[in-house]
Amino acid sequence: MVRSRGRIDKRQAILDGAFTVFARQGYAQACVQEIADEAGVAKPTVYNHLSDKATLFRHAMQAAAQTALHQRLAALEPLADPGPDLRATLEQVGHHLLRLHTDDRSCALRRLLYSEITQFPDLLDIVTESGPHRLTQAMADRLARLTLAGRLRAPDPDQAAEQFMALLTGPLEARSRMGTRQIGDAELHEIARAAVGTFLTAFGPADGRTAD
Amino acid sequence: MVRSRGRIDKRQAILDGAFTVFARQGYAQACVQEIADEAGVAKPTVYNHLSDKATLFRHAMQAAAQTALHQRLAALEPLADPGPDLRATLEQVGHHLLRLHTDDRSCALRRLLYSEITQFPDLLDIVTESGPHRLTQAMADRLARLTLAGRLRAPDPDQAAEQFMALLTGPLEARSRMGTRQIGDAELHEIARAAVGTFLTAFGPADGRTAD
DNA sequence: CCGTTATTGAACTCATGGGTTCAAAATACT
DNA sequence: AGTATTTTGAACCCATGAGTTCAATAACGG
Repeated sequence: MVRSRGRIDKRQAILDGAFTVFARQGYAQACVQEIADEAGVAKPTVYNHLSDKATLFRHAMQAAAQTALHQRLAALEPLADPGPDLRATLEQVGHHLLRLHTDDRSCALRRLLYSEITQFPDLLDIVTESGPHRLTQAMADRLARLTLAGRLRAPDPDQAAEQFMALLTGPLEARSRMGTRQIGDAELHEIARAAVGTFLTAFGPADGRTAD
Repeated sequence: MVRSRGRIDKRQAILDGAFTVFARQGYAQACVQEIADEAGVAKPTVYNHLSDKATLFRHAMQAAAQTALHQRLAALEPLADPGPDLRATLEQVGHHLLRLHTDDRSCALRRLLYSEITQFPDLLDIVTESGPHRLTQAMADRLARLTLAGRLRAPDPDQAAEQFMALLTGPLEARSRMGTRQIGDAELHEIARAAVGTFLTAFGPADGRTAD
C-alpha cells in the first residue's frame, strides 16, 4: 500500500477529514484519532501540522466557510445580466441558493457555528463576516443595479436584500427540521417561487402584480 | 408517598440550573458538578432526580421550550382583536416576537438545539414540533381570520405566516451575530416596521399601499 | 546511494468528568 | 416524639481522550 506521502496533500486531507468528523460528531465528541483515521494519517501527523485540536477546528471551519461563500457568490451571477424574464432569473438564483443552503456541508457548518460560538467567539469574525454578510451585500448590489435599471423598486437595497434572503431561507429552517431532513428539489422550487412572488409583489416595478 | 421531596422541590431548581449551565457551556462542556452547584444542590441529588446527564439535558430543554412557546403564543394575542390600525397591531406583535426571539434563554435554546441535534435527534419532536411549528400555525390562524374579515389578502395563510415569521426573524440572525450581540429596542422596532411594511405591501388589502 | 525530513504505530502521561458508594445529617410525615 | 426518606459531602472507580515520546520507516533531495 503506497499512500501518497506528499506533505502538502496531507494538510488538506487533514482539514477535510477534520471538518467531516466535526460535522458528524460535534467539536467535543470528535476525537483526534478519528480525524486522523478519516484523513488516512497517523495521529502525530495531525499534531505535526496543526498545533492542537482548537486550531485544527478553526482552520477546518475557515476552509469550509470559504468554499461555502464562493459557491453562494457564484450563484448570484445570473443577476448581473438577467434576461427579459426577471422573475424567472430570481427564481433560478433563489433555487440555487436554497440548494447550497441545504447542502450537507453547509448545514454542518451552520450547526457547528451555532454550537461552538460560545467556546470560539472568534469564529464569528472568521466565518460570519466572510459569510452571510458579504453575500447579502453582494445581493444588495445586484438589487441596486436592477432598481437603477427600472426593473425593481427597491429604494433601500440593503433592506430588500436582507428580506429576500429571509424569505428564501426562513421557511427552510422549519421545513428541513433544522437541517436533519433533506428537502426535495420540487419543494425547493416551490419555496423559491413563493419567496420571489412575495418579493416581487413588494419590490417589483410599479405594474408589479402582473401574471405569473 | 407524597411527592414533595426533601425541603423544597429541588427538581425545578435542578432543571433551571441545568439549562443555565448548558446554555453557558454547551452540553459536552457542562459538568454535572457545576449544574449541581448552580442549583444549590449536591451532585448525588441530581442523579437522584434525573437518571443521567442525557435525560437531565432532555428535561431541561423541554422545560425551556415549553415556556418559550407559551410566551410566543401569548404575544400573538393582540391579533385576535386588532384595533382599527392593523399595521400598528402587526408591528406591536412583531416587535414583541422579536424581543422574545432575542431573549437570552431563547437564543441559548436555539443554539443548544442546533448543536446537539445530531446527538439527540429526539429533541426535534420534543422541542421543534412544540415550538416554531405551532407558533406559525397559530399565526396562520390569525391571518386566515383577518383575510376572512377583509383586512388582509392572504389566500394561503400558512405561506403568509411562514413568510411573515421569516421577514421578522431572518434579518435578526445576521444582525445579532447569531445571538451573541444584544440588539437594542430601537433596532428591533425598525426591523419589525420593515417586516410589516413588506408584509402588508404583499398581503395587505387591495388598496394596500396607501394605508398608514 | 546517503543524509534529512516527514510519517507512523504503539505505548504512555495526565486531566477531566460521568456515575456510584456510603455513612452522617437534615428534613418530612405520622 | 420516632421513623422513613432525602440530601449531602467526600471519596472513589473507571472510561475517554488530548497531547507526547520514541524508535522504526518511508519518502525525498542531492
